[in-house]
Amino acid sequence: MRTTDLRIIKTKQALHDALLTLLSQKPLEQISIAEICREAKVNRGTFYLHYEQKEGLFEEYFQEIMEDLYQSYEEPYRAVTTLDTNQLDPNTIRIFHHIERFKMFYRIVFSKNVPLTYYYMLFDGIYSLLKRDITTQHIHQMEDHISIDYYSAYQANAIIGLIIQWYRGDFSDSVTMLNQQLAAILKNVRSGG
Amino acid sequence: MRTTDLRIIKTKQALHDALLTLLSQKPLEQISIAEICREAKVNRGTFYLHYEQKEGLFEEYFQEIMEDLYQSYEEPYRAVTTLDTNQLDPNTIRIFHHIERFKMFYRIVFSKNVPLTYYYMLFDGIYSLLKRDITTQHIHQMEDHISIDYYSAYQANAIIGLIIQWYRGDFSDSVTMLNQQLAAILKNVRSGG
DNA sequence: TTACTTATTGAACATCTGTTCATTAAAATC
DNA sequence: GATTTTAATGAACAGATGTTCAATAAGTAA
Repeated sequence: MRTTDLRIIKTKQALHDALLTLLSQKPLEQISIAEICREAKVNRGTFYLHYEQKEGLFEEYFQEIMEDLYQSYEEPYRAVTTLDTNQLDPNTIRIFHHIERFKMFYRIVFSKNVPLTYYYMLFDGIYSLLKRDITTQHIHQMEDHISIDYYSAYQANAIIGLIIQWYRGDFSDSVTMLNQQLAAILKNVRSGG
Repeated sequence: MRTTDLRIIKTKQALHDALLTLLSQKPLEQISIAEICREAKVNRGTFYLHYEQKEGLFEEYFQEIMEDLYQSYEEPYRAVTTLDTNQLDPNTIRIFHHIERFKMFYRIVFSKNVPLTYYYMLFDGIYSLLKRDITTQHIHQMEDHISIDYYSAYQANAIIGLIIQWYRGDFSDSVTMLNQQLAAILKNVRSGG
């Protein structure tokens, strides 16, 4: 099972393409492994040679999306003119642009019949970004008995809470609105709301 | 399909018992509907008369657990002696006792192959409790452009973030530790960490 | 080009899913 | 207690899952 073998690359590509085609027609939970294999013209046994479930195939896309999240986070923040963001890390706030860009994708991630795995992948992504910043920037200001891990989990999931609320309104609120909400919440909480 | 019909009550009870028996042996995702029906001595067609998936059966338990969560939240807070909790709503902090009490159950809820539905049921439970308090207690102190819905989602999911971190350490930290972490985080953030 | 390695295939298998339908039997209603 | 209503049953169905295996073909390496 060397990943450089052309046969493996071709098979995986065919399965990728088939999944994308089917996802444009119906949600993931209505797509069967057998269907993906028929579409990809790949033997069903071959599928199980590479993945355990269709979710495994989906996760390979997730990795690419997470790459964009990391880049969104690293990217220098531009055009802050309309926001009162002086109190918070501007990078954090780029996350909503990323979600907006892939909202088709996140509609799947947050749909209720999908396994929790995807949620954890998003959580882990935001968690590790926040943890890095919290460790380097805020540790010296924090109460010494706060666990960095718990604190990062708290902050990361709080942001996902906003995204869940956003998703439930079918992402109809603007990115600007989300940015304002996060800014206001952080400001409010700091001043003792 | 009147829910008072004795036949329905008996059938559901048999399915409930069967699920509990099987859950003590293996995780939900490894239990098939056919298996539950064999164990319950109920025809498989009858199962589909009452539920669409095994998850629907599981959700009926969830409702009972949520009842306990609501009671935990309402219950007057006792034995605060060791905690520095003067800054936060003591009710909030009762949530960790509830999770601890049903940790066997929450190990399922947070396992990665389970559908997101359960997460949302927990989220909605905490969300509505927090929202009620936020609406009645804090609205007058808050920045007026903060959406109560977003703010509640933020706070509810932040708490679940702590629970996820706790779960990932297999709930080995004590309830007291969790209470201290939440207290410290809220205190820290208020004083501008 | 040849020889070696290994991914893919097709077929088969037991089991599960989701649904339908006539039949049976248990509960509700009179 | 007799009658009506309806939940539960068993059988059957097409399709899906997850696995195994020998045969084949596609790729790699000499």
